[in-house]
Amino acid sequence: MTAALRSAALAVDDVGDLMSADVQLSVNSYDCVVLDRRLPERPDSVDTVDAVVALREWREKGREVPVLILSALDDERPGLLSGADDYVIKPFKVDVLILRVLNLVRRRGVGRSPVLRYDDLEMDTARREVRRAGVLLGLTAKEFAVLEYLLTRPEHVVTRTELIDACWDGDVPGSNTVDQTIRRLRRKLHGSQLIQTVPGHGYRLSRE
Amino acid sequence: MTAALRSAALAVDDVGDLMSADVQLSVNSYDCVVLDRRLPERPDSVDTVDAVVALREWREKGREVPVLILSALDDERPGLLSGADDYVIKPFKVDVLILRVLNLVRRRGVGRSPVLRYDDLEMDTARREVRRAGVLLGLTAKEFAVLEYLLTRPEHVVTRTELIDACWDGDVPGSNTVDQTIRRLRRKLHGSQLIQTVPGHGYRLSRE
DNA sequence: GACGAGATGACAGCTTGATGACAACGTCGG
DNA sequence: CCGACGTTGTCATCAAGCTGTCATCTCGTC
Repeated sequence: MTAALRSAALAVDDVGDLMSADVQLSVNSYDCVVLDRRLPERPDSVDTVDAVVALREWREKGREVPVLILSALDDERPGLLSGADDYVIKPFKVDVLILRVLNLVRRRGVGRSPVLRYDDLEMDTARREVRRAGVLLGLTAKEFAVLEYLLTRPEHVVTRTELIDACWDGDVPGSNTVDQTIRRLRRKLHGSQLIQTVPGHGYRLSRE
Repeated sequence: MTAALRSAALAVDDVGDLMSADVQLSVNSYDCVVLDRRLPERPDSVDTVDAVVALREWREKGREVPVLILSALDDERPGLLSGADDYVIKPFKVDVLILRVLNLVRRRGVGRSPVLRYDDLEMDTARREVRRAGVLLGLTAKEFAVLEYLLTRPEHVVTRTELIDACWDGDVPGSNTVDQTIRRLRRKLHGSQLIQTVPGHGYRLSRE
């Protein structure tokens, strides 16, 4: 198993008992732990303990390493309840194990989502959140749509019709509806001059 | 093509250029990408670029989505060499495409972890069990499907149509059916604010 | 000083989503 | 075959707050 994992370009440390594992975990930082459910407790002991118990202790101690448990088919409840992130039931194909491990490691780097930034403005389009200097702003749908459009064209002058095309569908609103949305946006931006008026043309996202 | 794939109970997002594709790939997580080899680079540009180049970039960036390339007969070496997982030569029957896509998606399901977690939520997709803080929740099929979709996109805003595409097949339900399912889910989550409403957009799995 | 473009504040209609009730449907057990 | 039950879609209702419109005001320009 170690060999197989290594062949997938993973760096593997291999220990044969729980105590050694604990030591290694204190010494190094790992991206992932593969844990057999039945494991000797000490290097020389013959009888095995349930690794799930140890895992629970680890979690209580604050270890947050992703852990994948190798579970036998006839085991009762799998290790999920005690803080494992994944489990594989024996017997399994090594490829599957590798995939799962890679999955776990990759999942680590989660939380990336596309963010539009300008000045101290951050718009997380996936979360639909906007922050100014880190403070969350509660924007309505229209406000969000308009600001999003502006943020994709920073420093560019954007006409009202352009905004209407992009943010309103079908029913063309009255004359100063856009202005009103801009106004509400500006208010929520707490008086910053980020959204500027370009007389006779439209609006522009710009610093001072 | 989009329609055909949808008729095979697949949830499809459709974009017309590489840039949009890139954005979508950052925003959502997909099980599979179908890529035409000749594709405009930006929404408004006329001339096309070879999608294979973009694909290579994606791979270098670490995108691991399975990709199926639609290749013209007279193209030289198909896209396989650059990280595609499959290709189909035009002209092709839609059925073939669907089969290939299903194949790709399924193949991917092998390596996918059966456990989804968020906060104190645990979903074992293999056993069809969901626990909150260790307590088993009795979810119905629909509730499970919706929650599963949310769990694969934690913190991301999910629209109702997206949920319908993913969790309902064929017969489009009425307007507030989704709301109702969310409501029942929330009730079973015992008043936690884990499923949040994002007015005007949809729902989001998020803490606080 | 007149004019027009844009800002502002108030306001009402209406959309949106939450909620509870209920009927249709399928399943299971007797 | 019948009845009980759980699931799921639909409807009516309600409150909240979004959004569009209007009237008025400000400011810069000619």
